Amino acid sequence: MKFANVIIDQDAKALDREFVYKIPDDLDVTLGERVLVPFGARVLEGFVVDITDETDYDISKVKPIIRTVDGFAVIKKEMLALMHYMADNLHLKLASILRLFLPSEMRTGKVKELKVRFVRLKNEDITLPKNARKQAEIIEFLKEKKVEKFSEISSNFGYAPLSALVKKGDVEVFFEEKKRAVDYDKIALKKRELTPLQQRAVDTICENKTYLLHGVTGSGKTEVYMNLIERALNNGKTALMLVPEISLTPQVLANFKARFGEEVALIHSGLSAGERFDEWRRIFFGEARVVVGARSAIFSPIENLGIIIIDEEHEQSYISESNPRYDTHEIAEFRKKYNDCILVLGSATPSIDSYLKALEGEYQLVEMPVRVNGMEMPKIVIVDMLNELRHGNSEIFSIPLMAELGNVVEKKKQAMIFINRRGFSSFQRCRECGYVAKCKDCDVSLVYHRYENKLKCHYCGKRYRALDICPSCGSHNIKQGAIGTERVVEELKKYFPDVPIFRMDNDTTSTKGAHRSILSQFREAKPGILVGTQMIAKGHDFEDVILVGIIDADQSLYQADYRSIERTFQLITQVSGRAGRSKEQGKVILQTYSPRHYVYRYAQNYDFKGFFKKEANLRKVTNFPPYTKVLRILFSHEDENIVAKEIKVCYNKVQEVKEKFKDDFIYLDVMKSPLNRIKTKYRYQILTRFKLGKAKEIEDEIYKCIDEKAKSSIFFEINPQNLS
DNA sequence: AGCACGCCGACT
DNA sequence: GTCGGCGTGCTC
Repeated sequence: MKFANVIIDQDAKALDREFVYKIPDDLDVTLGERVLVPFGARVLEGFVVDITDETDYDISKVKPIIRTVDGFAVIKKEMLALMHYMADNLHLKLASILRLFLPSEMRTGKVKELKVRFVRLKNEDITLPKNARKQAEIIEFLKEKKVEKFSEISSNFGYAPLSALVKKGDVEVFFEEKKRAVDYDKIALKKRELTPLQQRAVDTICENKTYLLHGVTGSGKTEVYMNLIERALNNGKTALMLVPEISLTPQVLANFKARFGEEVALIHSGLSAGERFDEWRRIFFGEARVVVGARSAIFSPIENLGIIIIDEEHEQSYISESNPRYDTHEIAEFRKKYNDCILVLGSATPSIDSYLKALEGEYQLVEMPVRVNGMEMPKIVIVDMLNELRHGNSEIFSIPLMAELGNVVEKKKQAMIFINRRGFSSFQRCRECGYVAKCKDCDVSLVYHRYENKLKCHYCGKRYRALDICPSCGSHNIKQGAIGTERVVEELKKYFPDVPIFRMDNDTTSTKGAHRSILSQFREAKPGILVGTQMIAKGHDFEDVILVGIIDADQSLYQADYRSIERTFQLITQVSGRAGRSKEQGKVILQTYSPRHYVYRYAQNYDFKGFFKKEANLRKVTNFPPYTKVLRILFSHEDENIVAKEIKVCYNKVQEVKEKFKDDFIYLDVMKSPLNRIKTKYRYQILTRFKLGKAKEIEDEIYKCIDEKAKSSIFFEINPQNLS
């Protein structure tokens, strides 16, 4: 008799373990296959993660597997090993890990109609029995919210009252569907000769270990990657290359297709459900030997890897911020070891973490310190905005920036203006009483969007009417707060009414093909100005851009987390790299209110090493990562009393852990999260910091403190990107 | 997550 | 007595 250990495909704490089933003699079940099993009163899908000849579990209670789902093992051996690694090290639920390995259409597609269940009221006035308190609460909630996930309501109000309402017909259940997508541009292959520096990099990167490729912007890292991939293919191996989602532009995709043709599979967010599924299958069955994609592509079922490349390795988007939280570097490191292959981390501004590892010998450092075209890096001019103010200029643009823009227009060249905030202005504030409009579901100020004349919440997306009178004191004196992309465009138009000005941010690129069309229009516009957020900061190669303006460089600096300075340095370097990509040396105007901050000095001189030394030393003396670990446990729930109570209990237990590891703890506290309420949920957090030595033990101990039956949703985060 | 069981208060 | 609401334990 054969038994299969099955992980039920349900994302619930209570089901986060293996269940034993009999494999019927006439059924061919392999390791990693999806199966249909009887579970309680239901039939559910699960993954076979182990096959054995015996079991400790009471045999009389073991039920047989009903049938297989796909007829082949969708989870390959490497991925099973990865699942165990992730479960052991990242405290993630098994089912939620396995879900990362499959395209969502395999679970939600035609095979099984497991779409998301939603509920809504059937009619507005419902008479309930007096004692049906819970049902009344649900009705009340639905009157307000109109539509909500079934699971959401059942976990907040209880399953029984909800199902009673459904049975009576007062509440109806329905399912949600899916959508369509895009393809890639076909362009001619342009293969360039490698420069000696590029050739040296390609030659150096040849052993099966991890390399940190530090190449300044414009040093031609992409060409190096292409050559490395080509070599892997020539050796009969495969290649996996990760690129941040925002650099996964149509041009990048087109370049890879032109170079590697049908051997490339592209995984990006623009793909439709069907396309994504097809790409996954091409990878799975070995038809595609090169995978290019964003973060989640690290889980591609590609075998026989010869090389893994993480481009722009410092990008924070490589760390998944939500639910199954993981760091792509760690997963890549696992796959590198499993496949015994090369791992390349490339960046113009490596993360402090990675560079430290390189200095300590864990990674091998490869440097490309000059640009391919031999051009010097653009000159960065720091403009003190307080000084501008003192000289009577209270505009968004400083005098030097205006002068340079005038110069660009005169020469019929191009400029990019970078501002790290979309919308028109960050918020609307009443000048009389100080009232600021806030989202009613989230604890954040609303952002004013001029084009729609609406206030928008950037956390939940809810829209509100713009203010004309202050709801608190009735005054008409409403002021716009800090500026955004939309406002910059409007101001620029005043000064340069005849110059084409384009805006690129989340709002203007949300529709299909918009990204591409903005860029191609800009390319043709001489003179032309492109205003944008992060999105314009990387990858784009516009020969005629000779000026880059950074409107408010301080913005990323004043975020209250230990990485904000590092991020600011990276941003400035990336943005500056957009200027002077061909004949003429570019110029960067950096506007700041703190011109003396060291980050600007190092950035101005493109002194990455100096910056690293300074920053790493600061982290060391202040006991921050990478010299220590920060752990954040975020509790959230609709009922503030519940979160507050549950987190208190947890905190007390963590304090005991702190006692046990007295010498290792640096910091421990419990508090409201700075964004206290998001999407109607209240948020509280425990923050702690400890030394690296016993980190794993401490993490495991802390994890034990978490109440499995807690009502709050609990999010466990190592070295969080932000603490909001 | 979702289902059934069983306790308990309300009501013919 | 019994109907229906609602908390809870359990699923191989």
